Amino acid sequence: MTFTKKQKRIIEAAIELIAEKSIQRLTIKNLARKVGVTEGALYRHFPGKIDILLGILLMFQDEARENLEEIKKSDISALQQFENIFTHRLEYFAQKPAVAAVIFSESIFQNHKRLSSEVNKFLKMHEESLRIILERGIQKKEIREDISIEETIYIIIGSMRYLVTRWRLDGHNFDLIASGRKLLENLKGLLRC
Amino acid sequence: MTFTKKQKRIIEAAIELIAEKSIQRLTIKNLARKVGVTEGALYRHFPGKIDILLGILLMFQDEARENLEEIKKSDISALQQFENIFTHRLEYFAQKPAVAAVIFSESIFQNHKRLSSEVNKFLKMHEESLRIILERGIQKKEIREDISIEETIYIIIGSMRYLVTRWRLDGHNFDLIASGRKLLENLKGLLRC
DNA sequence: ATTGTATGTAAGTATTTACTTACTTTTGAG
DNA sequence: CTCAAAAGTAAGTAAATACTTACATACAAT
Repeated sequence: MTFTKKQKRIIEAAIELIAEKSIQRLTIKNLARKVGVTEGALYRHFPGKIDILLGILLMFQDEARENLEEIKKSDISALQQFENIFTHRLEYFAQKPAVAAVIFSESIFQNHKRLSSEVNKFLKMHEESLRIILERGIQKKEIREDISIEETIYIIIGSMRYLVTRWRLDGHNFDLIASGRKLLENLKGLLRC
Repeated sequence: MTFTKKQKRIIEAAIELIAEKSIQRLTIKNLARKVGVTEGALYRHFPGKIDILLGILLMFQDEARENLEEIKKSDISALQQFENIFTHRLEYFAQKPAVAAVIFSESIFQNHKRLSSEVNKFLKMHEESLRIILERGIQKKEIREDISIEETIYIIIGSMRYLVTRWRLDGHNFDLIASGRKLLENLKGLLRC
């Protein structure tokens, strides 16, 4: 999926809007004002609102996929790989809170097939990467072998999501990265052989 | 917070509506049709839509608070207490999926102060109960003492929420209780001394 | 039986929202 | 320079939504 310059600008503006207010406030009117054009102009670049939301997801997905591939290839310990993914995501969310707002809004997307399937794809991609890393870690005896991989994936992704959710409900008023590091240390402690 | 019979019926109808469709589809019009009255009649029982959503939360909160108190008082091991809370919540969600839909819709409520503060209160209540149970478990040497309680709370609540989220995205198409049991066994395995 | 209160209805209103239409301006290749 | 396509605008539309108003009925207490 490639976007034109203007499309990217619109997506960026949408991200900012969501970050400032909330995903509820992302209306065509507000978005047009933010971009500095009229509503009609937006429809020269996107067929509809859904496609703009989809754009946010796809941009983040690309980012995440690249990062995951890079980390999976790298020749570091499984626990270190896991740490790198974890940290990368938190840093991304801290920098672009709107992306977190979108990724975590499954309930809003439940209606729209395309949108919810895209969120699902995103989650599955992360689960799959974690699965590979955990398996490798167990093989290399870095990670305790008495754990169920599937459930551990839920534990890792779940705890990270809850951290971000709490951070959002808190109005971004604590240091996400620092808290993430503490959580990470704990998770590593639980997983280590 | 006590509700009249009719108020309870309206809240129940709202829960059903959310379960069938989604929280987006909970409109006054749909709700009135479901209850079997006109829209105006609803306003004889609730000052506004927000108060109906609030009603759902408050009913669930009461249920949960009672259950938490009961479990905290009971004279069973910390791990067993933890298991009881976990199981109770999953059973409740499996029976009333709409409640999960509401509890997990923080993003929708972010605008409304009262509503989001109520969700927050709900989360804090569970965190607090878990904290007490974990502390007691560590004292009694049932739970390993090298874990950070705060982070463990995130891990427990987070993994449970993610399980429910996945179940919802999946259209309730897997057995939440059975998967929950597996997750629970894993969590207990990680926490046990 | 009277009457006051709780509950209900039918038909609105005001506002918001995503999107369209008919027309104009900008831009860039030949 | 020409002119066609791309990008923009102003002013709509239709539908949805939360809520209101003026009037009607049910029913319990006196």
